[in-house]
Amino acid sequence: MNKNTEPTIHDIARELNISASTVSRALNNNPRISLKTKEKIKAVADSMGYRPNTLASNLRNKKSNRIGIVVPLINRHFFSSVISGVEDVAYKAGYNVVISQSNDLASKEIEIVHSMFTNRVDGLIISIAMQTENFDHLKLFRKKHIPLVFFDRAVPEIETDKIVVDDFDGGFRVTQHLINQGYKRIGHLAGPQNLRTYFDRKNGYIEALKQNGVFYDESLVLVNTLTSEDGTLAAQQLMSLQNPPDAIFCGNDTTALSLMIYLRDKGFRIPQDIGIVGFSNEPFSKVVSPSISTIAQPGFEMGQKAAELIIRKIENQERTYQTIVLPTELIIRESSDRGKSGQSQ
Amino acid sequence: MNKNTEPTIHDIARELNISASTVSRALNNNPRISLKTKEKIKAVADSMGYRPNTLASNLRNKKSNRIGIVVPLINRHFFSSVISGVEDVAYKAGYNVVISQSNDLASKEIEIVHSMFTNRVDGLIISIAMQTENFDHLKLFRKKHIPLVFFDRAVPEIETDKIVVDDFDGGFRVTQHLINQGYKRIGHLAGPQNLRTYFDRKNGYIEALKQNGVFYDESLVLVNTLTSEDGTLAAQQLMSLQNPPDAIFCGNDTTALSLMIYLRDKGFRIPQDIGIVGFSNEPFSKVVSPSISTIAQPGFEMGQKAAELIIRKIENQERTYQTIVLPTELIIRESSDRGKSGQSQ
DNA sequence: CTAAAATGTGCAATCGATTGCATATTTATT
DNA sequence: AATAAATATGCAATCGATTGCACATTTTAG
Repeated sequence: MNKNTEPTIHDIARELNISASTVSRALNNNPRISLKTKEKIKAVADSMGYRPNTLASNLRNKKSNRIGIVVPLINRHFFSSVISGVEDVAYKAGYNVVISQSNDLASKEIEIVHSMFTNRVDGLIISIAMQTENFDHLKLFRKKHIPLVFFDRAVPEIETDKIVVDDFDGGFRVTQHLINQGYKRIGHLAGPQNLRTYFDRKNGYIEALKQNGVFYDESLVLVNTLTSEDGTLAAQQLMSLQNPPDAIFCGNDTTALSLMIYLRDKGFRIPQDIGIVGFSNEPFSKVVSPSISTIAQPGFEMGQKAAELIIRKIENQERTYQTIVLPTELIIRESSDRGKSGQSQ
Repeated sequence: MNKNTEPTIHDIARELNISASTVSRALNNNPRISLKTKEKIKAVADSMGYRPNTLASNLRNKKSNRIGIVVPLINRHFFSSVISGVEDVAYKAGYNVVISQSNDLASKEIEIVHSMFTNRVDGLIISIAMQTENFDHLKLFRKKHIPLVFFDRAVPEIETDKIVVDDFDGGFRVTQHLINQGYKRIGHLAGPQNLRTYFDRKNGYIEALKQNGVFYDESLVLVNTLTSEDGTLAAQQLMSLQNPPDAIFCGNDTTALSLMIYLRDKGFRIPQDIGIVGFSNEPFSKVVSPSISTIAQPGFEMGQKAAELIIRKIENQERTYQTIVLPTELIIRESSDRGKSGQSQ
């Protein structure tokens, strides 16, 4: 009558008049079981449509085979690429990927991280929310020795594995490129400075100015949360300065685009009057017109690396931490290419 | 010494000299436990840093509190939006979302679906891979009465809940719009016809032609897998016809863009010489130049609805199935707007 | 002041797979 | 032939939370 009870190893054992232990061992390829017995057991298991109950196995093994991943927004190309990379590697290694989004809210991030902990993920891969400033929820993972990997937005004060891109270098190269293109007053639209990524991009920018002997004018640097609206506002603000910039390095592609649209509507020619560079290589940056120069971050690869790293930690109990810095790629497109140097592509 | 053993209800029980049953009941707010006892127990649980082991609880309850979601590609805006919507609702209802991608491969989809089953998800939300033509792996869920919800790409022959957009209507409206704009020979670049979505879009297109008394010329319809390359090839093919189209309704935005770029390079003016409409409202469609007219599909809402539906099924054991058809929105942009009618926006 | 009803708590089995230890059987060694 | 070694299998406890049933205590009713 109760058709929805799945067969268990006990059912298989009963069928064959052997013990459940033997069935379990046979199915797990334990060398203590003879080949003949194994084959017999596997045949019966198949015929009964047996599927191991991972819940039970997980409980017994104190291992969930689950990797948690927390991102600010699933629905953003960079993040979904990372997720895709994590899934790719995790799936092949037999792990499930449990996903949650913080919506860039510290409060939700804390909730999620606790929930992931309670749900006994074997490891957590996370890019922290913009707002997060207290990290006790993550320290919990460190304290309990549950592998934790940061990607992109890492927390400097927590010692663990990190996969980041070289944001400093990215900011540096963008700025150097703009200088090479002959721009003289280069502004920067930066993201929240509590996030290392944005902090580094800005410092790369400053360093490039310095190395080129360009005066660093703080009034040309704005900090906000880099939404589309922020981009428009920033454009207004920067262009109403006494001495406005002739190039703007934007903290992401979204603001680069909104800023560009605003400027174009105001009659500025891009890149002739104003050069613009974004960051992240969002899919649209390549296809808008003018196409937006930007820094490509290898999202998929970051996800793969993060998954590889965390699985190694889960399985080997390694206790040494590494920070993998992936190279960025400067993609020069129309929005900053005045043809002043040969490095365009 | 063994510091990494988490406290269990037994530890709490021992601490208070009561039984684990009472602790369990107290923590679950069972009315049979007095308020006083409950408070005492909860206080001790907190002080010990107790966190229920969901693995054990899941095993006992035969419920994993997990919803599986399978998409062709995580890393695609429409799908990541759906995932985002699912996560949004599922998280609030106390479910974890386990994610996997089929890469549009039937073989991987089958593997994943089996794995989701073995991992005892409480329900599965899926949009099938382009190639999938046999659906036994999904019938398994139906047979075992595990809630199954299709979104976007549904399987007609499996009776279960479905969340789709009205692709027929979408195709119809796109075509009607092109006719209204004065285009005379409207081609269509269709996706695999085993997928209902693409099949319906095409039929909507045909029906609109018919209703407007426009001759349906089959040579103007191409079927492929709608990659960027397919778009370029289709453009070549269509424009080399004896009597080429003056408008093309593309099965997605990706092909609309690649096709548009190809045509522009060949000197065609868009929308004057050729009108183009895509499908899906990818983020880039709004920002490219000319911007691409398209059909918006409410991905996030689809995800929310799918999650709501599956949770209701999981929790109420409802046995009636519904197909929710979400409305699409025709977004008229530059690529098809010759100003012939007042309905542009 | 009892009997009946209501309330509070515990025992022990259960969910399904795993594994240390013990036992039984077969093969090898001297 | 007797013992050691190797091979094959089973018993029963375990992972941690849940719950039917039983028992104990308190409250209410008659």
